[in-house]
Amino acid sequence: MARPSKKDQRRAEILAAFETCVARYGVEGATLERVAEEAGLARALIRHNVGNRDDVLSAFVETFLNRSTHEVDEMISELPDTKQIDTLIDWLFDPAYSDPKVVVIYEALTTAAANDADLAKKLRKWAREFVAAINALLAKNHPRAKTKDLDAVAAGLTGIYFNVESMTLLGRMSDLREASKAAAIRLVQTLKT
Amino acid sequence: MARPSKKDQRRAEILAAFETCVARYGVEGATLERVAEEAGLARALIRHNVGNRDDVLSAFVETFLNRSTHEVDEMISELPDTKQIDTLIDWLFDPAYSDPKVVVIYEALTTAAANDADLAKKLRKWAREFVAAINALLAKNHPRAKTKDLDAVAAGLTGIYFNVESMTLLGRMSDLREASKAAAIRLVQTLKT
DNA sequence: TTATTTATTGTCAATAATGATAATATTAGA
DNA sequence: TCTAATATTATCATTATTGACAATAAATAA
Repeated sequence: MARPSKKDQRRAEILAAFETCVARYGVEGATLERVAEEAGLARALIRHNVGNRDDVLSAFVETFLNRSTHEVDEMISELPDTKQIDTLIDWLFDPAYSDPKVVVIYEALTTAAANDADLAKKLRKWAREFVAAINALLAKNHPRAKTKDLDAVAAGLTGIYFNVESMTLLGRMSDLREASKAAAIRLVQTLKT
Repeated sequence: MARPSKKDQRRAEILAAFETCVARYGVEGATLERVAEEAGLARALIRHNVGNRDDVLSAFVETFLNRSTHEVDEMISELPDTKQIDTLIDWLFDPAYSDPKVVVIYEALTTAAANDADLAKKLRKWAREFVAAINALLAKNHPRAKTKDLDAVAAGLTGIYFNVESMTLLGRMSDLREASKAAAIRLVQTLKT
């Protein structure tokens, strides 16, 4: 016997608007004013539905990292049965699959993490999970490779990939993307002895 | 017949304080108030010596990237005559040589570049120069390697290195640093056929 | 000493961001 | 229709940031 709650919907709208603002202005620049404007809501509704600025930030980080993890898992699960690593590299370095918005948000969060131990911990966990997923995939496709070698290649592959995504933000870097992809292929080939 | 100008000195103090603030609060968070506080100067002196906020930012980017380029050149020139690449990798992945302040500033600038075409251009130029320097060094040490292979390894090595520096900001990543170094060594070894 | 140039300080107005709370409007069920 | 829960709007105080300019202090050369 009451008016139906829109909190879930409003919360999603607010976090989506916050995401857009972080991508556009950075974490510090994502003010509640801008978020409200972007969401088409009164600022007081942010408080009503999510909370104060700290609440909004941590709620956003939570959903953003969960979504990223989920997307990575999904990508890996969609790999074909053969030539998994080749396909993985194709996908990782295909500019069509690169989402600049996600990249700039990840960059912005990393920057902010320099002064936010809690945020740093969450990002660390996320990054470790990514490397671990790549590592597991490499191990599956190179069952005879040593653990140390798998660790190195997984870390290297991740590094090359993350860096390419980061540099993509600067624009006009397609040649570097190509060269990085070639490096990734070379690196993986070192597992075939 | 006038009071001697301190503009050069003050300007340097202000840009150094701006650097500290960017590292601590990000580009958006480096307010002139904080910069003045950090520099121990009245805010009006920033205006007097450098200009408005945009002037301060572009002056800072200018000096920061120039200094970085210079430091890279210097590092390369200090490499021994033998085992240059091995030494390079030792230096690049030595945590003692990693300056978190520089890294977080580079991250912050990259984030800001997503909405600042001029800044993006400057960062692009800087990154390209870095890759080119690595490339030249590799070519010198592997004179029989093909250009394409050198391009790939230079891009990959740069990517692994930049990514490690970036992740260092998150703390507690020494294992990833070790694995990344091993990956860098593997990648370079692919040039020896 | 004086004139001139510069450094330094002080003050003001305008704008923006946040937190908080009161007041009003809306909707579903009793 | 009435009630209760919720959404939405309105408003206020506080603080932070910037830009601008006036006023004062300091230092050097003539």
